[in-house]
Amino acid sequence: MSEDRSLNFIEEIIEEDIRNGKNGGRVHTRFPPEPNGYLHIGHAKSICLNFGLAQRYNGQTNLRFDDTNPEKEETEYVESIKEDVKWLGFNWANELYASDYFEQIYQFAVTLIKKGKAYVDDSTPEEIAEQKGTPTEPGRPSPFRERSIEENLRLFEEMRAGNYQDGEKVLRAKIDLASPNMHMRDPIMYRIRHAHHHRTGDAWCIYPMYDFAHGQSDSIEEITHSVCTLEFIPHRALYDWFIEQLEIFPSRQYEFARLNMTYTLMSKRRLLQLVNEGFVSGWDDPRMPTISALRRRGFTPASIREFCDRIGIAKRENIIDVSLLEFCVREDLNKTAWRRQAVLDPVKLVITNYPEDQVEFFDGENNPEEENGGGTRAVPFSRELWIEHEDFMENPTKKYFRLGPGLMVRLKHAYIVKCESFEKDEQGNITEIHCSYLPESKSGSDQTQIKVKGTIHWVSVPHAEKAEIRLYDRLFNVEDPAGDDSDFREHINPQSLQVIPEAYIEPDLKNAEAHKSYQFIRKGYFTLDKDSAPGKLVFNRTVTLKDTWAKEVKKQ
RNA sequence: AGUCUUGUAGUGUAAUGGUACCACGUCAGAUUCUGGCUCUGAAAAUCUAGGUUCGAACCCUAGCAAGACUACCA
Repeated sequence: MSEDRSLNFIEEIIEEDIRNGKNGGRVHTRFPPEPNGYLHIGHAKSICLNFGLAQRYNGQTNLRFDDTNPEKEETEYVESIKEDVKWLGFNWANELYASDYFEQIYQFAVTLIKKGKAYVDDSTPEEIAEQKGTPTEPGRPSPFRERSIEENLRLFEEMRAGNYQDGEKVLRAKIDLASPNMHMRDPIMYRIRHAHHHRTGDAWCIYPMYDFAHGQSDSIEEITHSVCTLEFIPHRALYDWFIEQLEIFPSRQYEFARLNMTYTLMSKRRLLQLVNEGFVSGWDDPRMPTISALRRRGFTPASIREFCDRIGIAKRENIIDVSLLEFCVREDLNKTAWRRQAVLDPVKLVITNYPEDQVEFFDGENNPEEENGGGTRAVPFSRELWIEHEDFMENPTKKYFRLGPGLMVRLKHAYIVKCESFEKDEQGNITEIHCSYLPESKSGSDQTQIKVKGTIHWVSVPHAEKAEIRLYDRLFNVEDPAGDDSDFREHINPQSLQVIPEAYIEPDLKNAEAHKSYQFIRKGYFTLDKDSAPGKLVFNRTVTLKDTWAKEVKKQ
């Protein structure tokens, strides 16, 4: 596989390994989520990396659930994670669980005890923390550190047998209490938890800690390149130490910087808080950065993969502009989404010289980016139309290309119209616009030679269907909602969801299909929400179109 | 404070001792029956100070800055 993109640092390491014949040139990665929450766009980066590496180097990727903490993990999360990975377009070689290795990991622990490299400690959590010392002062040995191998073996067996209460004893590695790396100061390997595990049930009451499970699982699966995020850098020494002591398959750990995105929260804990405290409707609320929310909102797997490819892989902390994600989804949807007309903020336009009961059907191309416009659908046209309020201006500025007294615009797919008059209510709101049309200006057979600057969309009043439309904006109004010490909840954007209960849509949209994207011309990309029901259409706005006019207006 | 990691346009990310690349964003223009798409162009960067070298973003030294670590979570 070759391309012009330069290699990221992990690819360089892998290619170096392949050149050196390491692992016989084999590449095997894994994606190791803990099933304690939903996957988000940050996980997508890791998924694309791990699966992408394997694809690129003819290797394989395991999906391994890191389920060593029974108190937080649930089957519901396992299912959603599998769905999300599949939806993103990746196939795992094996579906595995760290909990499958509990017996083997237990035996590893016994091996270490027999080597005099692990001991049972009766100290309390507070005592252990206190013994650990600080980064500048070395730790002190626990009074139980020098127990005999026989006693440790017996005690550890009793721990497994359920002879002790939660927290009464732990198994610790015997390494180096003076190490500048706090993780090497006799880290805990096993703790007692009389808890029900989502897969092993009540078979175990002792569970291995991350550091004594993750690397061992990697090794059991003969993972060649175990890729994780930066915060695990200090764990690497421990990762290597266990593998070396156990003399098992030498998996190697590499760390890259996790994804951060502007106006977005990425920690599972805070996302859970948003859900639990009702700031959003659930994990798949389209304003959330979760994969399920992005899917519901109308993002495509291809756009997310493209995004992950463009952001790159490196070791420095980063915060990606959310506009890059928006660019990626627009780029994809522009090529694939069918064009349709919808009026979100309607005002009536009457064509005074158009016959009362006449109806014409125009061909509207489905997608101008496709050959032959991607086919067409019939768009009904009549004397009365809905247009957007913002497409009329009583006192138009000189750069305004739409409707205003005496101004002409093209009605998309139809005729050129000229504004003759308008009506206002007592509050000064425009209530009706009267236009004349140029019969010779019909789309496709325009004889008028008239060049109008603007084209606007519309929906025929008698043919209009109604739909609820949900417009989403960023959930937070500051770039880094978790950045300072303030509560992120103070930065929630009160305008993040705007519901239009009754927008007018062209009749063809009655046939809208779930999971398909539509471009509402000049308004953005939309997709059917799962709240839709027969006779009740609900659309989510995925993203707006790029809007240089809005920027122009803002400048004034 | 100790150890570790990282510093390149606004944001990302290349350049591996030899012309600072590319993308998003920004700005200007062309085109357009979507103020979309497309096309053209512009502004914009090597944390600082020394050193090595014909030549340093890259190597060395010393600073500075940011982040991580001090859970019976992962």
